[in-house]
Amino acid sequence: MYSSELIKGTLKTIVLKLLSETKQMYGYEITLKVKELTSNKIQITEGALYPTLHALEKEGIVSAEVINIGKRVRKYYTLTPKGKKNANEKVNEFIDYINTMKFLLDIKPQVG
Amino acid sequence: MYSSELIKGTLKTIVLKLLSETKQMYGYEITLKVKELTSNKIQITEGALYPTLHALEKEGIVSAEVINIGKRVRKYYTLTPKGKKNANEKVNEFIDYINTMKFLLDIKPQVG
DNA sequence: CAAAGATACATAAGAATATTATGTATTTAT
DNA sequence: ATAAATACATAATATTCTTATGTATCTTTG
Repeated sequence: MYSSELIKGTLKTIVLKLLSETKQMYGYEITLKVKELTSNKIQITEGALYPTLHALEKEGIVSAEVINIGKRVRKYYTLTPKGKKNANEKVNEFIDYINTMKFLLDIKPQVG
Repeated sequence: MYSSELIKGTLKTIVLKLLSETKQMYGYEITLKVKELTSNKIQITEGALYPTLHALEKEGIVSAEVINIGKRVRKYYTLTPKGKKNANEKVNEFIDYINTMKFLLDIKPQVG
């Protein structure tokens, strides 16, 4: 588990990436998938995720569809066409950013 | 230039890494160095940096020394012993985190 | 079968961190 | 002389996350 500050600002990108792979997912499913894919290293809290999903919906990046499972409710999210384009851009920018940071943090000690 | 949200939570780590390389730096110098090392991709704002440096000083992670350059003032920061240990841990954790994120975001589209 | 844990949503108070704007003052370049 | 760069600082605001709380259903386990 990473200290919480590291996750800041990455949540939207993670969500967009997952949605661009699997077409439709519901919130709780996203938390499980991220835990699984990262071997429990990244754990998305629901208090962060649900407001983020609502924000993405408001921005027209995802659309939501409520489905009944027995007496329980699931809210499936899908990328809109606008969202698909946006997702690619954001993910690519983030990968670029990661590479930049890796370069910056891998620099060896210098004399001086 | 990356969209601003990406930088969130990384500032302290960048500062600690630079100080662990070069022993002592002043604030403005840090902004220039990061710009240079990242080919202008990461630009630290002074409004973010100075409060961060003050916080690190309060936590006993860095110590500060004011130097006069002509009639102007520079405030040089150095890692304390505690800070050196802390810097290594944080930088390593961050590199680990970056690798995890890269894995997560490089996953190829899946059928389903 | 009762209790605990997992599933599934939601929101609100508070903390942390950054942006943007503003301010002061000196030094260097045009 | 004026603009830009150097060098510090802080305040108001915005963003984003944590922690806590709430509701309700379904599944596992002693």
